[in-house]
Amino acid sequence: MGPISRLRNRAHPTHLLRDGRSDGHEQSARRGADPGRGGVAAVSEVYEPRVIEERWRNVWRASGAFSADVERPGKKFYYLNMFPYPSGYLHVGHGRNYVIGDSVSRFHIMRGYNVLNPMGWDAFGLPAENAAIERGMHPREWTMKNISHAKEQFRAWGIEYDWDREVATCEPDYYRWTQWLFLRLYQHGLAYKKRASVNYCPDCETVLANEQVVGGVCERCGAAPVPRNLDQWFFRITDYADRLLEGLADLRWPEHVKKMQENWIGRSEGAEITFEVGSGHEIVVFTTRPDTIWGATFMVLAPEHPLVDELTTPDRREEVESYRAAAARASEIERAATDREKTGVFTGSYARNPVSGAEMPVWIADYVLTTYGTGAIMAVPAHDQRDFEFARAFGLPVRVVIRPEGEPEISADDLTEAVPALGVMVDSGPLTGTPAHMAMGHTIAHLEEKGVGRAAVAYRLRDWLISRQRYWGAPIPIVYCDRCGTVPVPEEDLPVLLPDVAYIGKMGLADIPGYADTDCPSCGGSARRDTDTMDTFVDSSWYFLRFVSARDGSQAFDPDRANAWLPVDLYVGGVEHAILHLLYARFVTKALHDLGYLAFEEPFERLFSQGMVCHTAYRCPQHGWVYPKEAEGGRCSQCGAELETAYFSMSKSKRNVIDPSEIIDRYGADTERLYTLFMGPPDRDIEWTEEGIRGAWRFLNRLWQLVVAQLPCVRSAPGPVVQAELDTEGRALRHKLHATIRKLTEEFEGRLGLNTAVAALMELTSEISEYCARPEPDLRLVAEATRNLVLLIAPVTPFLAEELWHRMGGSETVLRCPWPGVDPEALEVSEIELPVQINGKLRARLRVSASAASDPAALERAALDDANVRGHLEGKSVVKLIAVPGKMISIVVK
RNA sequence: GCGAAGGUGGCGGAAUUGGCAGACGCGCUGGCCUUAGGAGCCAGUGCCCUCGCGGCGUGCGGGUUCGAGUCCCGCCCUUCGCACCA
Repeated sequence: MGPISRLRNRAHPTHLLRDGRSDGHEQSARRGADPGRGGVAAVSEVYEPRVIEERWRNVWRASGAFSADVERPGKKFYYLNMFPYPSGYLHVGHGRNYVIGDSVSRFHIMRGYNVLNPMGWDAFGLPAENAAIERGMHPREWTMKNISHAKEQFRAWGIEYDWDREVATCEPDYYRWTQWLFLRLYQHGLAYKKRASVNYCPDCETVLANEQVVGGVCERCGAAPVPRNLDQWFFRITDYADRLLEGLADLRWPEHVKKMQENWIGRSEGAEITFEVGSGHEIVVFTTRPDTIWGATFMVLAPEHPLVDELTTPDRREEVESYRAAAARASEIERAATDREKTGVFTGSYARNPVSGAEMPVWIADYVLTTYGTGAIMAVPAHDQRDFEFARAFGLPVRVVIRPEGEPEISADDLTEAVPALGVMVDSGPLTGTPAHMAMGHTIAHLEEKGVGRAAVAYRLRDWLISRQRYWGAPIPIVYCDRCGTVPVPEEDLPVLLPDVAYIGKMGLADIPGYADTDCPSCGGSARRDTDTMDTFVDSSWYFLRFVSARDGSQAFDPDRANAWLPVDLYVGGVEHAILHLLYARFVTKALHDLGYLAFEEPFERLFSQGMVCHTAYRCPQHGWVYPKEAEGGRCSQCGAELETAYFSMSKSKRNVIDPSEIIDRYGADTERLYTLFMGPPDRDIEWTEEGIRGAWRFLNRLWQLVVAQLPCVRSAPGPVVQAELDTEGRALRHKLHATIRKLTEEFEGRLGLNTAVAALMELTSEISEYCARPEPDLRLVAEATRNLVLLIAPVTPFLAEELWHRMGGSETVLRCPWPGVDPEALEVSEIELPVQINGKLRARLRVSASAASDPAALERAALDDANVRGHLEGKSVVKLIAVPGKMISIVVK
């Protein structure tokens, strides 16, 4: 059968099969069309993903296409997915992240880039430890099991990495260098120890960083943390607050992620002002509103403020002590409640307002936080809502010192709420009458002159608490010696190994007999090791550097290689890491830059946050979340109660995850990948539906049938297309082909609108099919179109593309084929259809030559010549005529 | 409360630079094929009507423009982040 008759048959494949094929073919054709029935056909004219996917699973790795040539970066592309914590298994929602990355990497490999796309495991940490405890396993065992399972899942998915560079943060080869990082920071004063009140999670039995307390509860387990005083290690990230803020400007990151980091750093400009207390003590406050100082009528200290003891007069002591004790007991969740009544007690002392001389009672109250600013405030009730509420609750004086511009003066007695707006200073001694835009500057100058204040900046960001009292993490490489004090473990003695003990449940290194006993590296006497491990965010704060030197036993990373390969060109991951991980990674990069290891300051040039995959979840009022199979007819299979349904991001706890193996077994990995990319814009949340996946499956079948039908044509190598010999339809198809090449190239390199890229491939497939069904298609064009179609879809559906490519006669992996180039000649058009608007309404379409389309005068003539247009103009006069070359013609009539 | 993102057919979404709204897919309707259909193929599918060379239409109300999903002003709703940060 010749190519042309095959082409025509393509439009009616069932006829084709009935006419000329054996029953066996028909059977397999039906199997192919209904993936549910399974079975292996001997001859595969039908699309059988199970067969072809297994055929190609190992070739890509063997081909070396995913092994970066790190020594010679050349035209490099460093792609990185946020490495996962190896949980039990990956669902299709996790898969989205990796499918995007795999497709983008395959595209860049085909484009000829030297692609570095490594993978590793964020293996230390509480989740692994807790999961292992539940199963009575050692966390190492649990972690290793999960890693090997996840790698098997990646293989089935067709997701490839440069596995020679695999790292796991729980391996001594890796955490040795995490400890090295700690020591470097310590040596340069960026790691320090202090006794601090910390959030302790009673369930997780560990200290949490401020950042891990979300909404007043433990981010991991939801328990309410209790305050505790412990000696803890901190990283001095606040030293970098300004640079972390400024560095955001030039990054190609989603705006909302930048904003979140900005808010987290929380830079506020203002002033520090010193207030004298009668007893000779001084209270220093931070304020963003120095211009309101004449309105400060009392002072408030945080209950934990160090001066409280000394300022408390004997008659107030009992009350103050009991308030402080209550505040210390109160959990974060209680203190964070914003809508509760203001509480506080008077210390008995008075401070003097340095500008007005007014006497100001000093109170303590828990609405002032010890961790922000100086832990003390001047209270200006007229112009700060919190101070206003406090003043009204305790009958303290209110003094108005600002008149908002363009508004009448306010009387303190009439106030029902504070007036925070900027304005003209009133009742402010020598500065009375200063307008809003000068108020801050003049007040600060005035304070400096009097020697009682200066401009200052405060940050919401706190130093990074890294100590954890748990087993499964990198031990802190510090020794305490009675004679030498705090002694860092010498670099050559690293790693400080996690003791190899049979795992017994929740514990820290302090619970392991003998672990702490050691010799002082300095004097050789007996000493004790630090028994804490590091926060896992330390592990992940530098892993992107390790990938360039993954097997290097002599250093954490080779600085030359790092400088050649980083910053990461494209970093893809979930928005849940928008603040902490990304901020810490940026901090460590800047610190290593300052220490001379790195030439660059920002680790991730471009960041892309993929959206989550949602799926229907069912909830029974009695039994909680139930699996879809327990939700027959919308009723609970256990109790028959009506179920609530809603869409949620996939999670085990909501029992709404889809296991990729179910989809891959039934439809193949390519269908899963295609659907994942097609169902919506990669940066938005999307809904997984069974119907949707069938659409992807149908498309791949159509594409497969089309290409298979054209194989004889492609193999006969009919030669290059001669543009001049194409007829109208041929030119149209070739135009479409090259527009699609351009479209895909732009999407992969630019905005990553992979859903529209897939849509473009669907359109192209349909147009090729239609063209092939014509009586006499140009075989050279058919060959060009089908070959390129296969190349274009290769990053998305690699198995199918590889199979078809080889059937076309390709010998090397499709990854080694150059990505198709755009032929500008194919994109030229001879004729174009332009809309004509009359009074803003679409009234006609005009077919004009390309040359006329670019000439406004010709367009005007053509429009006025058009019969349709003339009909609409009858009896009216043309007021205005606008011809936009190549776009449209707009006519205004009266 | 503050900040950000979003609101387009029955559904997911497209329209990338102010220029033909609804690409592509799902679903639905009709037809073909079939012993059968939770398979496949073909066609149709924004809404309304008086069925036309018609009217309306991108959360709501205004505005700019020859022309607005897109820009401006004012609201409403949804989601996310922060939230006593002085």
